[in-house]
Amino acid sequence: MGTTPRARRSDTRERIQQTALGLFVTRGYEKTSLREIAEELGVTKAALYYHFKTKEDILTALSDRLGEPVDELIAWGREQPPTLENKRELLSRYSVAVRDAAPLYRILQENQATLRDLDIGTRLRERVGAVSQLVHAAEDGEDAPLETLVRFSSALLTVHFGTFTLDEMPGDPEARRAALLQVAMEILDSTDGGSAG
Amino acid sequence: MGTTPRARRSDTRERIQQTALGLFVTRGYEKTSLREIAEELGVTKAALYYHFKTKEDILTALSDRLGEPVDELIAWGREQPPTLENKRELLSRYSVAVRDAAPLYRILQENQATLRDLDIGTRLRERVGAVSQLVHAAEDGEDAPLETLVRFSSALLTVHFGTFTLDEMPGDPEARRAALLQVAMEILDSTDGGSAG
Amino acid sequence: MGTTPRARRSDTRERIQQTALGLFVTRGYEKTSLREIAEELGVTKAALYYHFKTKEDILTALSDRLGEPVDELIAWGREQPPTLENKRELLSRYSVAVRDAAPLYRILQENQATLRDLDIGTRLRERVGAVSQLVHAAEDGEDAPLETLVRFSSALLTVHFGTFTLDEMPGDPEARRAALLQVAMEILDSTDGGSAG
Amino acid sequence: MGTTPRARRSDTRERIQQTALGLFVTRGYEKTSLREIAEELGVTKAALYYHFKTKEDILTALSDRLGEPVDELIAWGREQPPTLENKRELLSRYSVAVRDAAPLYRILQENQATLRDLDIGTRLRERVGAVSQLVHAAEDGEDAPLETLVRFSSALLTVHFGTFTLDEMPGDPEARRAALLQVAMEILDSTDGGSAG
DNA sequence: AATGAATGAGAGTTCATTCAT
DNA sequence: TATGAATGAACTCTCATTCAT
Repeated sequence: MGTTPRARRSDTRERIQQTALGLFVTRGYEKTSLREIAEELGVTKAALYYHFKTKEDILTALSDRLGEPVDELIAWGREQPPTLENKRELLSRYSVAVRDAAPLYRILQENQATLRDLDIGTRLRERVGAVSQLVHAAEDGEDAPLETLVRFSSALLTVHFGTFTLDEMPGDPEARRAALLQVAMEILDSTDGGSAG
Repeated sequence: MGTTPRARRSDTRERIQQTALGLFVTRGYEKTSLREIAEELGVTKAALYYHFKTKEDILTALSDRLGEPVDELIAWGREQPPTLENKRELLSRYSVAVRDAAPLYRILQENQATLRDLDIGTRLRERVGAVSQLVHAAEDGEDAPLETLVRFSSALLTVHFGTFTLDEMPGDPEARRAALLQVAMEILDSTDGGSAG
Repeated sequence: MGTTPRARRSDTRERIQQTALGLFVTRGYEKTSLREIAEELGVTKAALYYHFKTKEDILTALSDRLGEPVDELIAWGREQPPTLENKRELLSRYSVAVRDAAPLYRILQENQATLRDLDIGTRLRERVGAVSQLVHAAEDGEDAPLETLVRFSSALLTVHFGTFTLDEMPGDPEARRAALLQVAMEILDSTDGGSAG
Repeated sequence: MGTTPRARRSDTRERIQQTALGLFVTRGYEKTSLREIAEELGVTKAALYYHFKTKEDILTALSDRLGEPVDELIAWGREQPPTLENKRELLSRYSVAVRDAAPLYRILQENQATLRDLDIGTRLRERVGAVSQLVHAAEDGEDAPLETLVRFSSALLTVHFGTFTLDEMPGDPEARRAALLQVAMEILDSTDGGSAG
């Protein structure tokens, strides 16, 4: 009862994105051919082109959708003053956003060379760069000392790459995320905690 | 007397590797065609095949050469007991090794999806995995608590990825490396320093 | 009172033809895709197929419409004896007909290779061929000498191709047409003027 | 006795051009696929790409080769003052050049729409345009009257298009060429013959 | 009167690789 | 120590056309 077996007003566009996302993650963007996507879906290559103008367009659609929370986070971050407290909040939210968009960021991570000259590559890198900027932004006019900057970097690297490199560990993913975030926070705190202590 | 006008005992093999390395870094492994390498060198594609059995072979040769210090480091690490002190030493040496082999690791980083099904990809990942294992190895029989493991990860992520993501910063690269290492050390120290303090 | 807001008795068929004619002229028949026509019109490709059975059919409709005057001219010509006087008349009328159907003849001219195996191509060429035959037709039983035939050809070539190659010249098109016709007439006249002299 | 059956240092490049020329003439440039050329030659498509960078490149090579005499003629023409006598000479030489390069000019003629946006199309049209300019060039500072210009056009149209439209006629091609040229000369002469008479 | 969805066929092009010389 | 010539497989993309709704 109920589930339409083949969908009337066509959910094909949806299904293309899901299939593509899976293949882009497991096989890589470049190595995934449109033939593969089409075959796995049981349609012809031409059908893909009915729904998307180019191969890159499929990834763009995916990026627009999955990357939205990060975009919102960046927008939020730009409105806040670059206090330590706000950076903590930023990292905290980012750890959630990057987890939710993990497949997308994995694609970016593992296909950087390929995506380099694609528009979508630029857009993805800008997203990452924007977060990085917010994390590094100086609280006052003065430039922060190198060590402080590095600490900011380290905290972000921990959250970002930890999400990917630790996901093969056994155990509760949520616990891992919490632990990563906690360590990142400590790195952040030691920034002036060290100088203050 | 002196400069042979046209290659002493064929340095072509050498030159192929250098050219390939440069192109693999800037354009990516997959996107660099043998035609490109050959053209930039002023030889024919067939010449490449005289010196290397396959395209992958070029990368393999590069990896054998540039990766040697890391291999030695791994060998050294496996002989040491997994004390915190040794991990500090490991990270310290690693920060030098990864800096020296930066182009190679960048290629690995930015072409993961492509290299995934290549033998050389496996070998490169094993190298990274081995370092990771040494850093995570438990000091005694018991499993370390998650937070401790994450701290280890964080320290390694800082050294490893920091080397790449920070290299666009202005300033002295060596100072950056020192700062990265220092922060990594602190992360490492807070492991039981926190519980001890 | 009364401009219907959205097509009275569907002028879509009309509009398709106009759009197609424009594109066939500027981009060529083959290079104009049905997608282009549809997009420029703001309808779907399928709509074109509601009004025309095939792409060729659009051109056929165009040809039937624009080519009518030439067809009538041919019919007229076939009823006249092939006197020099009638040829003069024929050329005169042709210079008007080809001007009025210029876009159509331009399409034929510039897409000959493409139209070669299409039915409509054959029909278009037959039209041109028929005019040519009328111009070359011998006045009496005997075959005309080569030079005379060539002169007939030359007169027709002048009117026909002159219409297209001269239309980038500045100045009054009608004056140009008159001049072309006049020169063509002189060529025709010198036919027996030479033999008579 | 003696003809190498398969050629050592490869005459394939040559053969590709011949085959392509033939197919471009009979089937048209666009409608001739590289697969067709390759099959007719008994090689693979990739072999074509070893010898020519693109499909257009094949036509370009053909144009460079066959168009040379016309280029030389243009160069010659540009050095002469635009006297009637020189125009006679120009037309005379042109009738030979266009005959020799007939297949090339036929391709240009019958595929204008297709070649329009190709570089080679531009170059081919420039060649034709250059001849046209030489024929129309004013002898003195004053602009020639329209009728004179039209007469110049007519003479050129006669030689140029006559070469193609008359080549289906039975009889000696050389006689036809001579007749065309003669008629063209008369058209040219009547230029001031009319005003003088 | 028109749309949305899809297809099959084919295009030009690029690639890593091979092999006789 | 290299080259010239070629291949087979794959790729992204476009097109005219169809058909249920």
